[in-house]
Amino acid sequence: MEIPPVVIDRLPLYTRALSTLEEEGREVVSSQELGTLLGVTPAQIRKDLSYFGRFGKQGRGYNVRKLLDELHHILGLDRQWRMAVIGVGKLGLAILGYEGFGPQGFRIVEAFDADPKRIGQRIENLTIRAANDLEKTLLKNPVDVGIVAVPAGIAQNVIDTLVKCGVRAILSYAPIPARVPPGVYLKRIEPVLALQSMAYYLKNSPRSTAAAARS
Amino acid sequence: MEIPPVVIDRLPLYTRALSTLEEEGREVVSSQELGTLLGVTPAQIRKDLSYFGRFGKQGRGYNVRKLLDELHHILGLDRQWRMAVIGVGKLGLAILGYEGFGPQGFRIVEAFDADPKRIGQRIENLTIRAANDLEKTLLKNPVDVGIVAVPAGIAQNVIDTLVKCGVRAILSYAPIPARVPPGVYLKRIEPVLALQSMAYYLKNSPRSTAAAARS
DNA sequence: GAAGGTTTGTAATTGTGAGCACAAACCCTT
DNA sequence: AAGGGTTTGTGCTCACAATTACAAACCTTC
Repeated sequence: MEIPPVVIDRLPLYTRALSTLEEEGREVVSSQELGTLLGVTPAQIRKDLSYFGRFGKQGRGYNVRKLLDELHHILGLDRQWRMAVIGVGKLGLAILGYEGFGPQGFRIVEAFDADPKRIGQRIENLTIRAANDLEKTLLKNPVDVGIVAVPAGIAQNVIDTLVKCGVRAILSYAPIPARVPPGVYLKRIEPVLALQSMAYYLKNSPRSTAAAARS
Repeated sequence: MEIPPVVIDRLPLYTRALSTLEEEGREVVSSQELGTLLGVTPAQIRKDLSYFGRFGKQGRGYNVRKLLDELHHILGLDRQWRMAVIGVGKLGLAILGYEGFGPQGFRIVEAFDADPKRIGQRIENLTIRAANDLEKTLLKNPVDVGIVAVPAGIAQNVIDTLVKCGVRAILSYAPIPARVPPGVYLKRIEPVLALQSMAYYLKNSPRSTAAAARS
């Protein structure tokens, strides 16, 4: 069975909400409540989950702990994923310092930069390697995910190298419409595009008309 | 006429590709070529543009300069937008230092933080103000966009304050499913969610089967 | 243990966006 | 000026995702 990508994109949302609920000590939650929490219809949630099995109990709802475990297993969050950051400028630094990846099982294990002043520096328990050694290093110590934080001009090049090294998931912060071969998964973080599409609504709504943009 | 949000989200992509083409000195481009450049079908592009008018010439294509101007006008990129950054940690610093906003007409004119050591510092021609003064400052000097780069715990609070100050577009880097009232537009930047959905594909594709995830 | 009140899982329906295909329009060459 | 070669704009079809709606299943209370 083939599961729609939109569904896959929503599962992490459910995971996060369930984590919060678990920390609060909640044992059971209904699709209704989860939906209100996330701004999603209850039916949507139930249907998404039904792609993978029957995790709830009629008249009661979902066991928070159990559903969370199931989702972790489905998404592959029950293991560690190795990541490499390419580009250690201001953005790369912020990424290296971000504490949100580790707790979710995403660990940055390599960092690369082309600037001679950066190479060799130790940041966050990591030694910055030379960009020239990217291919050699990754072939010896493979990573699962590449995080691209280099200038637009060389981003496609970096991405091609990552693909050549067998990296199959890439998170790109570079403002270019990068292409990857089939079987490689690419997500882009594009704040400027987000701003530009919001500008349209700012411009075209007198002031508090029109529905909120979905994020 | 009501234009689908997906269409609005694609227009900035077209804008960016056209800018590149213009810098290269190209005068005319076909939907075919633009599509190849962006990984979008030509029909898609033509249909998207047709929501707003008839900008092309049969047998020839689109005048790069003219279409770019039209899109700028449609999206409201032919003016300056004032932005405030809330939260000047590592991420906030990277945002303040990013050179990609200015050239597109998005100017950061205020920055706020709660840390006493940060308040008063000058960064990128900007004096960091106290988070306590957020409301007072924005009511006196309104901004169009708020960029939220604070910890998850206080993000909703900050967003509510922004809304109260009349901010109608918010770019949030906080990992929470923030809610905003109708008429306020919110986009979220969520690298962790992106990684988590890619993990699903990493886990479930033997190695180079399956189509690439759309970004 | 029966009844009332919930909530799930899913079949069926609705809604919407993407792709196809072609007539109309344009350029260029001869 | 006519013909061949392109490319746009768009009606139509198709595919797919969201919503609706309801039977089945479960809990709790009396």
